[in-house]
Amino acid sequence: MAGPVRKTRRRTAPKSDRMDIHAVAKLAQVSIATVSRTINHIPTVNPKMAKRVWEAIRELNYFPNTQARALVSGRSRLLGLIVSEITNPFFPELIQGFEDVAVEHGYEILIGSTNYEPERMQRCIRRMVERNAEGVAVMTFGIEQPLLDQLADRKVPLVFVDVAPNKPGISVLKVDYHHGIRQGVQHLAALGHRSIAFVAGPVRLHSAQSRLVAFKKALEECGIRVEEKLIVEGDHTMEGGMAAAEKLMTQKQMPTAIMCSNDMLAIGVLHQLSRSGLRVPDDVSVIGFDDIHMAAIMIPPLTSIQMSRADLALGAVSALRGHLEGLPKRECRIDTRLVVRESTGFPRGTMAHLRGRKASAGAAE
Amino acid sequence: MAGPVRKTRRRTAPKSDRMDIHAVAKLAQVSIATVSRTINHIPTVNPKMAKRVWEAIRELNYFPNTQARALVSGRSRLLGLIVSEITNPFFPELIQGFEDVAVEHGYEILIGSTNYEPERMQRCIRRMVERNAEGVAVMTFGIEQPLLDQLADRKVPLVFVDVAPNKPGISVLKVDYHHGIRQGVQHLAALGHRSIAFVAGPVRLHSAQSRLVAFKKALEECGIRVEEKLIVEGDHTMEGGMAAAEKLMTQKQMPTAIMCSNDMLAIGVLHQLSRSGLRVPDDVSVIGFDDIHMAAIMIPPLTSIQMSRADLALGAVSALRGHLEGLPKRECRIDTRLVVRESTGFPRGTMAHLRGRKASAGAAE
DNA sequence: GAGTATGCTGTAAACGCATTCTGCGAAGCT
DNA sequence: AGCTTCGCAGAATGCGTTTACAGCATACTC
Repeated sequence: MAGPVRKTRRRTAPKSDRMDIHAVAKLAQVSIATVSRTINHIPTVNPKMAKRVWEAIRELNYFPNTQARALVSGRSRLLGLIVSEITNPFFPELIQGFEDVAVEHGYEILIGSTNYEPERMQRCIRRMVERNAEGVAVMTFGIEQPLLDQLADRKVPLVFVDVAPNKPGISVLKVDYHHGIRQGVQHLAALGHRSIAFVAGPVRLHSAQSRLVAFKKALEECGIRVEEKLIVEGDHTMEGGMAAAEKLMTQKQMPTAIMCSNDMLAIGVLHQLSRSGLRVPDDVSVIGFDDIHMAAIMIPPLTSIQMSRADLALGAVSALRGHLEGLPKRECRIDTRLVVRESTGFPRGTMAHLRGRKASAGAAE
Repeated sequence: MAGPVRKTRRRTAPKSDRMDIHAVAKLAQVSIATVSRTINHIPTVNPKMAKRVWEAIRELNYFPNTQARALVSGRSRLLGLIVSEITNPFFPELIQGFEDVAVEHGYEILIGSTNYEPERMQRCIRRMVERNAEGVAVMTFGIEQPLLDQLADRKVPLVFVDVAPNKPGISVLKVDYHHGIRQGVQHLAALGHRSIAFVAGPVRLHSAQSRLVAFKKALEECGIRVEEKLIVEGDHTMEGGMAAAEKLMTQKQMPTAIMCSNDMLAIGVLHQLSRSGLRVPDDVSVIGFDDIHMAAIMIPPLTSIQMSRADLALGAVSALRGHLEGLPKRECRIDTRLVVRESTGFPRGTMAHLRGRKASAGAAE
C-alpha cells in the first residue's frame, strides 16, 4: 500500500492499571457497550449482566470519566453561576441553594465571582464557555451587555435577575421588590412613622435602583411625601451603612425610621446608631432587605424584607432546564415579604411610643 | 479485508459551523497541528504564523474545548476545594483566596461543601474524581478516613489542614494555633485577667481540639490554673456563642475574659453579653479566632487571632502544585497572630481598670 | 420444523483535541 | 553543488465515552 507504515502504537500503560470502562467490562465479562448502557440505566440491559457490571464497578471503585462523557454526548452537565462577590453573605446562601437544586437535577455548578470588575467578569464568561456550561445564571444584579453577548452568541441558555435582553434563550427572574417594600413602609406607617429614610445601594446596580423606586412609590401610596434629603446612597456593605447612618444623624430633622437597600447596610446602620448611643427600636426603627441568616441574630433581631434565596435558586435552575428542553424563555416572579422582628417599633415621642414600649417586638398587638 | 464495511460516517453538521480547531486552521491557512502548537505556546512556531492563528482565533471567537484537551492531555487543570459549610463567613473568604491563587496558576476550582454530612462528603469526593481534579484541598478541619482513601487510592494529590495521614502525595498545612492563642492569653494576662473562659468548638473537629489544647497550654505558661468550669463547648456558630455566654454568666464566679474558638462564637458571645446589659470590654473582655472580615466591624471591634486565609490558600495550592511536579510531600506552617482591637481591656474592679478605662483600646500604653 | 420476530450483545465509529511521524521545501552551511 | 537543519503540512492515533448498527440466540408463529 502507498500509505505510511501503520504502527499499532501501544497504550502507554499496560491497560490493567488504567481505571476505565474497559477494565470494568473485562472484569464483568461483557463488552464496554454493555457497561456503558448499564451505567446510563438503559432499560434493555439484561438484569443479570447489569448486576455483574455493578459488582465489577463496585469492586474496582470505578467512576466514569466526566470529560469523556461530556465530549461525546455534548452535554457537560454543568451549570454556571456568576455572582458579584462571594464575601457578601447573601451570595453564599444563594450558592448553597443553587447547588442543592442543581445537584438534585444531576447538574454540577461552576462558580464565578466578578467582584464588580469587568475583567473578572470576562474571565468568568470565558471559563463558562470553555468548560461548556449548559446554562449560566448571572446573579450579579447588573449586566455588562457586550460580555453577555459572548454567551448569547453561543446560544448558551441564560437567566438574569430583574432585567435581561429580550431574546430567546434568555430568561429573567423578576423580583417583586415592590410588594415587600410596601409591606415594610406600611408597617412603619402603621406604627406612626412619617419621617422614613432610605439607604440606597449603588446607583449602577439595577436591583438597587428598583428597590429605591419601590420605596418611593410605597411612600406615596401611604401618603407620605418623598424627602430627597432622607435618601442617601450606600454601597451594600456594613461600612457603607455606618457612613450612611452617620450622615443621616447629622441632618436637622433626623428620621424616625431607616429602611436599607440590603441587610449589610442595615447592620452597618445598627452599629453606627448603637455607637452613637441611639437605641433601636426605641430611638430609631431599622428595616433591612434580603433577610440573610445574620439578620435574625443581630441585636436587636433585624426586621427585614425577605427575598428567598431558595426561590431564586429554584427559579434559575428551572428556567435553565426549561431552555435545555426547548422552551423558548420564561419569566419567573420572585416574591418578597416583610419579616417583622425587633428592630422596628413606635416612633419616639408619640403616645404610641410611650404606650407601646413593650409591644415593639410583635408590632401590632 | 474481512472486517465489516467501513462507513465513513459524516460529521453530524457541516463542519463549517462547528467551532473547532479545524475552523481556525482553515481560516489561518495552516494545519491544525500549528494551531495546537500556537495555543499551547510551543516555541517552535513561526511568529508570523502564530500571529495569523491568533487573529483567526480572535475572529472566530474560538475557545478551545476544555473537555477534549483534558481528555487527551490527561490534565484537567482543575483543583478541588472541599469546605465544611459555605455559609460560615470564614469559608467564602478562604474560597476567594483559593480561587485567586488557583486562577493565577492556570487552574480552576471545583467547590464542594459537606455541611458536616458524610453523605455529602462522599458526593463531593465522587465529583472530584469524576471531574478528574488534579488535586484536592480538604479544608473541613476534620477528616473522614475511609472516604479519603478513595482519593488517596487514586493517587490524587491531597492537602489537609492540621492533621493528615502520613503518605506520599498528601501534604498538610500545620496551623500554629499555639502562637496566636498564647499571644491572646498573654495579652489578657498582661491586662490583669486571671479568670479566663474558653468557648470551645465541637469536640469532633480536630482544629477545635487543637485550639483548646493550645489555650490550656498557654494558660499554664502564664501561671494561670486551668478551670474546667470555665471551658464550655459551642458549635462554631453565633447561636452557640450566645448559649455559651448564657451558661458562663450563670456561674458563681464569672470570668473577666472570654476567648472563643472562632469568631462566630465570639460574635454570639458579644451579642448575648450586650443583651444581658454587660459591656465589652468594661465588664468582660472577648477574643475571637480567625479574624474574619466581620470581626473588625463589630461593636466593639473584636480583638481576634488571625489565621490568614490568604496563607492557607497559598499553602494549599503550592502544596498541590508541588505534588504535581513530583515533590513527594510537604508540611507548610501557617502562622497565627493576635490582632488587638477594642473588645479587650482591663478587668473590672482592678486599679488598672479604673486607671485604664480610656486606654482599653490600645492595650498597653 | 422452517421462517420470522424479538431481545440483547458486541463492534466500531465518532466526539474535539494533542501528539507524533513522515515527507517536503527552504534556508544555512561547507 | 551537496549536505544538514529547521519548521511546516498532512495524516494517523489515542484519550474514555456514547451510540448506531450488525449479529446472534432464543422464542414465537403457523
